[in-house]
Amino acid sequence: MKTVLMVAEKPSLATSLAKILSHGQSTSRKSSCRACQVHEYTGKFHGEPVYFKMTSVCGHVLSLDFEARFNNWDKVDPVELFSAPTEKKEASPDLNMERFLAQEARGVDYLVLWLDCDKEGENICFEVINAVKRSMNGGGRMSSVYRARFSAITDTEIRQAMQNLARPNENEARAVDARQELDLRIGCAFTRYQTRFFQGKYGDLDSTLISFGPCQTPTLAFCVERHDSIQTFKPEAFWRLDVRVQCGEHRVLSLDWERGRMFDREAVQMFAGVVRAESSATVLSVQRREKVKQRPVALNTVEMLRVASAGLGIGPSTTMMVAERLYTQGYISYPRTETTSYSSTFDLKAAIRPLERVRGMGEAVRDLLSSGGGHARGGHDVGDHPPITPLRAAGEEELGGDAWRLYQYVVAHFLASVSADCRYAATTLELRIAGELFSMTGKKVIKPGFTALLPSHAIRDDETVPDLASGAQLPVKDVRVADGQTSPPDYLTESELISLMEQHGIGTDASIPVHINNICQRNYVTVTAGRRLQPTPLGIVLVHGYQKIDRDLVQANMRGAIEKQLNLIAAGQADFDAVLEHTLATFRAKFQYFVAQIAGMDQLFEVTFSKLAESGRPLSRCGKCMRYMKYISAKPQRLYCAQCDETHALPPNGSIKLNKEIKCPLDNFELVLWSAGGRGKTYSLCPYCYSHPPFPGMKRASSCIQCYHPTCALALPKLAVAACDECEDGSLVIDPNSGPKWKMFCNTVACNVLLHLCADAFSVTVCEDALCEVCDAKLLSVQFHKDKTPLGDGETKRVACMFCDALLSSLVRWEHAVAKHPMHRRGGGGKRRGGGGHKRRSNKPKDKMAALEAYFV
DNA sequence: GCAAGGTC
Repeated sequence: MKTVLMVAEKPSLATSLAKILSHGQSTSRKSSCRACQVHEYTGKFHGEPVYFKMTSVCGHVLSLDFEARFNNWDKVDPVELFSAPTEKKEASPDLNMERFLAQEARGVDYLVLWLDCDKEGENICFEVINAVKRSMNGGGRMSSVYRARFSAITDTEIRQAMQNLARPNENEARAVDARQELDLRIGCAFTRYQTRFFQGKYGDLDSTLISFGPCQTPTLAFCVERHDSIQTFKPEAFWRLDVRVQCGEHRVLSLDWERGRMFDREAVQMFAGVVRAESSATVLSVQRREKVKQRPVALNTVEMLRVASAGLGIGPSTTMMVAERLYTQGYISYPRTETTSYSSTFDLKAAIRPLERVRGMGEAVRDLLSSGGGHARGGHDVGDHPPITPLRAAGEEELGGDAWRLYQYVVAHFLASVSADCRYAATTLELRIAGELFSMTGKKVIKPGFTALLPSHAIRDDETVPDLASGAQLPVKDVRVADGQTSPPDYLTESELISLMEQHGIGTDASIPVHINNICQRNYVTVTAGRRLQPTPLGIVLVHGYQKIDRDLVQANMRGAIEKQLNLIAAGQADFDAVLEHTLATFRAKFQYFVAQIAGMDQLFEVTFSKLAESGRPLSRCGKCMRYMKYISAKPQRLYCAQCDETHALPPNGSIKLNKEIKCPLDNFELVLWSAGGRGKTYSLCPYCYSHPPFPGMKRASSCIQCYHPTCALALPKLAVAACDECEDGSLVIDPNSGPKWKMFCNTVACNVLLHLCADAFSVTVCEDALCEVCDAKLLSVQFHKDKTPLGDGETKRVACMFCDALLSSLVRWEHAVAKHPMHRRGGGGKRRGGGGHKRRSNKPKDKMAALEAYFV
């Protein structure tokens, strides 16, 4: 029997497709890829019985990058990135997708591609083809490769697609290849160039990466443009007429003037005079109209993001994480979709019924079911996935926090979308006083409909308008000239930004949260109260800089313009190479112009940020001029010598202080003490050696505990006690400053082994030449206070091995240092083992030191 | 260390 391999874009889709196509008869098994299952069943293909295997990838199999040698920022001029050779790499190496696909394709006769029906999906088709063809029978000739085209995940649509298989569209796939290449080259060239140019130039410029991208930069520009219109806003004075009339004995009506507000005071005063001269207002009409506020269409991703931000105060990135969790746990349907209409086969009643058990929804569900199950509005079927709907009932206890609130909204939106529209009466009273028109309007809800579920959409009942006959006369009670000022707009809300991005085609439903997250994390904007996005000085100065040099770089239509070119490739109307070459040439020219004009941007930076010489506080002395260098705490933290005009790098995280004015014996720089905090490592480093390793074999970014200096009291030979048994070439070193809570840790950056020893000892030093006869570790010389000594017979000093000596080893406690955040700790924290370490392998400190001693001899 | 696009 022949075999047909079918591949979908994601595991969830493979499951639904297999279920539909096998009529629920498929069996599922695990595969070599932890994320993907394989669903198998027998059926017919081209009229012959075959064995079907349905599986999936996880989005793109490959992603584009430069060849490794072009990823060295020190050696590559960013302009080269416009022509540097690129290569495709596995997008998620840990999934090992290529190997998995090749495995599953072994001995397969036909390939059917069920990737999403958009350009990205078409591109992934070819990634899959390339991964499987060599394993397939017949080498994967294109004649045995088919493409299923479907526009909804419904039984009929999917069966039809299977009956009408087509071929993958290479033009569309190539358009995506072009997009990837353009984004990579343009984004990386600008990012590397401007990062390098501005980094380290200003003391209070708090950013290690100054990025540019065809999506993120226009996104930032939206926020800055709003900031600019707030800054340049000039309030204008306006005036209007406030007129009140008497209606019956007890009621006074406030009227709205037809002219609204005017910017001409004299004119308004003139009108006031005219109106005052009249004693009564004449009723022209009272109109009562019934109006309808339509229920929402079905929920898609972008709307969910907007509401989550504006209504629930949850940002887009978090919302997607929470939604994905709700999806994988089976509470809601697939959360990444553009579609806003339910398919005709979607069983509304079956979807509504279980929601009766959701807190606060019972009544709405019963009403809907008793009235026939509800009806949805039109909406738009994009053919990707069904709208976001709840799949089963859940309570706050099982979901908790944000997940519960988001779930509750998905439920409310779903029920609202199939509920009745809101109906209300709008009444307008029109009056005339001396030729000027006035009115008064009122709203009254007739039937709340869906607004009972979505209170933010509710129509508020306001003052009812009295029922008056036209021609009636109402005495004018008072006429006032009120004044006011126009007020500036507020910062852009995240929800408004999402709408702007959607309108301009910047990003996709899946990538919009990523772009917004990027501009926050890169410190270009901050999220303020009400989830409004306020640009930082850095964000403002960047956008203004681009605007000064080349407006195109921040224009919202930049993405659209590129897409237009790409669509020509997709439609087969333009040659891939021609489009790529032309667009790259344009952007290379823009890049070169940007580089030539960067001084214009730098002028803006100069006004906003302080030069290094004017920032920071004096910390330690420079070994060359012996003057104090300044410590710049803004990221990246560093030392700056104004005399020598030199910057010295420091470790990226952790705190820095002066180490007792001790000088490095090699270069006279005063040493500084680096610390990861109370539960982490602390060690000394030389600001000069840190970037200029003094000995062969020493890496950049080495500190004193990695230095081979043979006599310096702070270097490895004097502090190392034993080899670290948790990593390859680490040594355990004692922290000479840690007493009386003596600490020892591994001298390599990546290893977090930390141990506490001989608490309360007065001094602990390493005996350089005395090795333990049992385990080769260096002996420690430990001195206790005479009243606190644990040694018998009033002894206060012991020279022994900390691992093999019964007493010393009982005073050792192992744990792991806090590196950065508990999440990033290697191997978990906590106590590792008890005092006795007799089972250790040889503890002889690692051989590098011996090699070094040889070097000195 | 960089982009944007998939998705786990």
